[in-house]
Amino acid sequence: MSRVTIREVARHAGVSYQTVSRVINNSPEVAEETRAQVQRTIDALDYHPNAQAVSLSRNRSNIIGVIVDRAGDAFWGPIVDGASQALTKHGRFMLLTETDHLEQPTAIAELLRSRRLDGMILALPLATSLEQVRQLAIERLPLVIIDLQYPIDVDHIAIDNLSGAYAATEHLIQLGHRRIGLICGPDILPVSQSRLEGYRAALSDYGLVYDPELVVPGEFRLASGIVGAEQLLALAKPPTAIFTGDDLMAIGAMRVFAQRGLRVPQDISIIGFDDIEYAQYTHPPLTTIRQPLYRMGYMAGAHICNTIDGTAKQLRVTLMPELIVRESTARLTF
Amino acid sequence: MSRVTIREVARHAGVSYQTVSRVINNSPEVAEETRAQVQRTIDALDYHPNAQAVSLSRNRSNIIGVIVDRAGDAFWGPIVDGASQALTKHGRFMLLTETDHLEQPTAIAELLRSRRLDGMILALPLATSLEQVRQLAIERLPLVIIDLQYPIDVDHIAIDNLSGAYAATEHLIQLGHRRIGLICGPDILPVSQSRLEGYRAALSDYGLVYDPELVVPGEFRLASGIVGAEQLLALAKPPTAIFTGDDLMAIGAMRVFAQRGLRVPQDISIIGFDDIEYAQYTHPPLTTIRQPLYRMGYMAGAHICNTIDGTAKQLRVTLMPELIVRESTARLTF
DNA sequence: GCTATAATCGTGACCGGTCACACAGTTATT
DNA sequence: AATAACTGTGTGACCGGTCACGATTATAGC
Repeated sequence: MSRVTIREVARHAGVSYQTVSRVINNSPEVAEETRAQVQRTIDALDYHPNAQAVSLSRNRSNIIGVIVDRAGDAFWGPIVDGASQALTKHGRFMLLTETDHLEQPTAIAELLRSRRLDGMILALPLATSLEQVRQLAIERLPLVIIDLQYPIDVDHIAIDNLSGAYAATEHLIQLGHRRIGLICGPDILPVSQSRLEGYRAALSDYGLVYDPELVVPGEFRLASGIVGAEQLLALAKPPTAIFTGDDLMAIGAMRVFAQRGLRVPQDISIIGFDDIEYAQYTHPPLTTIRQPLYRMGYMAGAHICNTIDGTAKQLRVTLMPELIVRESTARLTF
Repeated sequence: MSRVTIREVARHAGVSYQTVSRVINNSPEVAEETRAQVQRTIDALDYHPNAQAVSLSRNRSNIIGVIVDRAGDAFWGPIVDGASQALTKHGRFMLLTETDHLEQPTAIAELLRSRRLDGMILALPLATSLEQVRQLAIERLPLVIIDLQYPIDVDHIAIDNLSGAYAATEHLIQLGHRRIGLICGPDILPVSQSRLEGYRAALSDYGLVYDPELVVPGEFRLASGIVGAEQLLALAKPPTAIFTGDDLMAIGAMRVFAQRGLRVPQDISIIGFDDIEYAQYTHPPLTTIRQPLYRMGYMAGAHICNTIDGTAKQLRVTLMPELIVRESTARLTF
């Protein structure tokens, strides 16, 4: 670690430390000749400003905190990637904390207390401490929330889950399906509820009755997809198509189909939600509802930076998910 | 943001700032009564030390830099997760940079220049600037490298790729396969070369001849698996089993098999490498060589912290990958 | 009663930058 | 020629902590 300080550079260059500071910060009020001279000494000594010191005196760190359940997740991963790209593009650094390893309120408090953040991105499906989130906003820390579906007056990027679920259900209906199973997400998540609503709305709009036995609970895990699919197939009148609350459960369901010799999509159709990377890799490739995960992360990152720079104000976005038709859904032929 | 400083707390509590500092840092040389009094004012004023200031004067930031190609990747994700867990457990923060968005040398330099890191974890398959990495070590910045297979004298965690590839090939041979295809990784990656060597070594040990036409190039991408598999199946005498350099290519290959009506594992066996999460989700579940990704990340994180704390010294680890037999490989019956 | 020792607590300098302001030397204005 | 307005540069204070050392008081030892 070079321990060269700004005063040392000044001494070597025969100027004052303030002049060196001016050169570093590209201040115009320095003579060309002096600038060149100082720059030469900076290079020669391999001087680099101490970020801690800069942060302290500027009261700005160029670090954005990102809180996410698990970054290595198929769902959150692309969001983190997007945020990362936006941040580096804006010259910021990303301090990543996963709530998987720390209680969520603790993690937030921990990160905040450190008081070295210029802003914060919360990528969470559920706020265990909504009060704390609200507090963040009050403290006027630039903040963007991703995927947290609460009526909270904070910058956020959300997905219209209801529309997405509606589109998925409608797609199946239009393919001729009448008995459509649903494997839900966890009740506590607002996301799950919206998707259930979308499902019901589509049924209703197309004059189909809502049959509670076609709706089974799940937990956004592969295993839930297996259990859920088995439960649905065990019905006296099993569904001819299944909509799952996320792609992972769709994959689980497909495994059950394969084991029972059911062909997708000839014998049964299936549609997921999210369009995680793996959805392209399933056999057959999974029809699903795409959330633009990477873009959501990118938007959040860019907006945080713009807020800090004063070039952006509010961000209240609800993105429309998109139906991606692959090969796991087909017209009902029997 | 509370803007309460240590001197303000001192003033309110009627003591000196140094005493407050002692209370914060749990110094023993402060009277019980005073401590309580100070603690009360700290709580009352909701005071939290300014991390920037602490970092500056202590010359320590508690931040560890992590550089990775892409954090949201099925391969690197778990590594990042592991590192994250270890770091938070040790009271450190993680500054994450992805080289996907920045040239690798630039990213490293950028992160270093900031001079706010206590250590660095490099999770890379390839060093575009090995010299720079070496430089890092020389500057005595605590550093751990993951997956970078160079004979470089730096703390690292690697995988014995040769043994892994050997085990994979051996597994197929023991199942009776004689014509075993290999879809490689990119030539430039040392990882790929080691795996090719392992493949050849196993063949040789079991008295099988190495047939170059059974070895096709790939790029650790799904598409490579497709192209590679098609190429191998087009041979006059196609292989009865295929070993791919990573799981993603195995998934691609399986898609080709499915399209051609080849059943796995009855008609053809396939084995991957890495054991990414998806490997469990394929149909049938993929036999593969497991790298303990999460654990590698965790080890790196823990070791960095221990190095900083002075409780650890060297780390030169080469982990043994493990053969995970699932359902994509079977005895040759024809 | 007087000093040695420990327990508490306070002061000044410092970490390495930035900011506000002062100041000298030129050039332009009246 | 005197004043004004720039340019270019330097000085001191400050950001909010920590560290080294010194000062004060209380207790113990002789």
